[in-house]
Amino acid sequence: MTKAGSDGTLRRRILDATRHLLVAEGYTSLSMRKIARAIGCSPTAIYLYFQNKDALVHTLIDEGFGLLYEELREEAARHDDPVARLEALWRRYVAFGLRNPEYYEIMFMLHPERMERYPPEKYRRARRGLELSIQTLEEGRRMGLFAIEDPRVTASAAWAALHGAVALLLARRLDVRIDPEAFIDTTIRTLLCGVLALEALPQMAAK
Amino acid sequence: MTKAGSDGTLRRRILDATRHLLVAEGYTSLSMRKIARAIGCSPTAIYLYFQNKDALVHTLIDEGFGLLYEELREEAARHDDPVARLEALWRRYVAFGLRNPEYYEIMFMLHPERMERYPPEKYRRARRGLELSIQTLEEGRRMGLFAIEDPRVTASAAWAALHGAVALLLARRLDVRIDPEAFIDTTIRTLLCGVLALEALPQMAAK
DNA sequence: TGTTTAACTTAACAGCGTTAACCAGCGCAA
DNA sequence: TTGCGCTGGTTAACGCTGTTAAGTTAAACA
Repeated sequence: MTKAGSDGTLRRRILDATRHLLVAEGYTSLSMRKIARAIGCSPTAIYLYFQNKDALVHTLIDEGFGLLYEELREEAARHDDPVARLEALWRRYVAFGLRNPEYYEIMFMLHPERMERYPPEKYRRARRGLELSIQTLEEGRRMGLFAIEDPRVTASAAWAALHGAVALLLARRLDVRIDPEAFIDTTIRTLLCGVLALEALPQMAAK
Repeated sequence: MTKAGSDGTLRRRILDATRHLLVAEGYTSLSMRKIARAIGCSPTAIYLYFQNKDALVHTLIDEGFGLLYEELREEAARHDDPVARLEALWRRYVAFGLRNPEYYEIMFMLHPERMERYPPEKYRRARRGLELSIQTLEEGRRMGLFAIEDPRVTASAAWAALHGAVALLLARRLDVRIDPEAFIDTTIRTLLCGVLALEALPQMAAK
């Protein structure tokens, strides 16, 4: 038998199949046996390339963090004005979550206890996205645009708010009478309102 | 044999055991067999009182919503000023989540697809807590305290932000260098900032 | 040609939610 | 008093899960 199947290494095929299953059926119904069936190998073959199911999902989480960071980095590069950049970063984060629900779920919505803890070292790498907000907040503060105390705390609070919005939207927990667009706009406008210096607020309200 | 065990109906004992297991080991490792073992009956006995595992958890979710609503209602009754009441409601929501992680998890952090959909009729009942925020926002707007468009959307956005904060705290996803208290304060102050009328903002900043 | 090794499979274990079939004891009518 | 039916459980089983141990096959190399 040829090494690792017909096309590509088995490892790569496992990851692809897992991602597709995740998109099609969600994390809940993801199983090693289904993955194996999808690519035509035995369930135990997966254990040759991944220590266990958690390690397999962790690898996909890595991919997700990579994708998200690339999008955020690209978005940050497009805006010079800190205010515009911040808003763009935040909008992009929400858009990423809604566009990639399966990635978002395994990245941010799985309980740590449900999964072997995602390695802290990798997590630091995962927080690079947050660093973009922190840097923007610091830059804007130096320019007198933002009235904030600790950029790290502020960025985290904003992230939490955005995460809450994405999580409730993905879980369809919002009242059906609420327009998702208006909901997102309100969330982001409120956040901006909270970081902008007082003298900058009136033009914000005028928008 | 006496009807339904030694103390209380079996149904009640099932619910109690489930809640305790939830506290002790989390939702992930909750199983019908463990519940049965904990109260000394066979796993199938549970099916005499609950259609399935989802229905059992739904009953506990009901309990949780009841508890949360009672806390929020009590808090709302304590404050006349809409601004103070709103802040108190929001703080109490976060406190409830952090104090009752097991309830909070099954109420808000389980994916619908993971569980048979929580009946929409019950969900409406569950949203009574949000109504308290909506009413307060409306009242404050009539008094010229708040500058908001749609109270329902604003309340939902605020709820999402609070949910995000609780979810990230419970999942221990925040940078360890961040003080949870400061994080929560920043979240709530930002939200207040976003709803307050411009003329009311300066005194807010002075706080 | 014989041996080692890499890549993978089969069989099995323990646990899961859930269903079907069974059974003990009680209330009650004949 | 006997026998029926109902209530409140039980045991056994199905098909699923993640995971491990042992076995197998084929290629690589001495």
